[in-house]
Amino acid sequence: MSGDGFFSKVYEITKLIPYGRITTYGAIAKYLGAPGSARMVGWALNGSDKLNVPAHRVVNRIGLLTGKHHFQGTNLMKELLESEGVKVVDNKVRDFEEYFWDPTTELTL
DNA sequence: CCATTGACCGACT
DNA sequence: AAGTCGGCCAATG
Repeated sequence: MSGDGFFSKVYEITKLIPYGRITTYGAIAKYLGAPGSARMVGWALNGSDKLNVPAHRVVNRIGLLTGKHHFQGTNLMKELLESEGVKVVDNKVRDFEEYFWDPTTELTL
């Protein structure tokens, strides 16, 4: 479904993120073949909040919840992540590398 | 149509 | 080591 376009790809990848896992914009962008277009991933996710896309599982490369400001509430993103077992401290994911889910690796090329 | 911004990342100084 | 700057592509004004 909708397997064409940069945006749709981002939605697919984000929807494929397992429970209790998180990924980064750069990882998705790189998987799509656009390692420098990480910003487009974020822009695509801008309209993903209305879809079934768990955008709260997508953070920047250091695990910082940069997009939490775009969510409805203030700690909504944090609550969602903690609800999945991801510990968030100071708008930042703890043990980020441990929860990090890389599509290029996990999806097994 | 031109200019600016935007959920980022990497390189250079 | 830390701070600064440019690049990516698309959407909005």
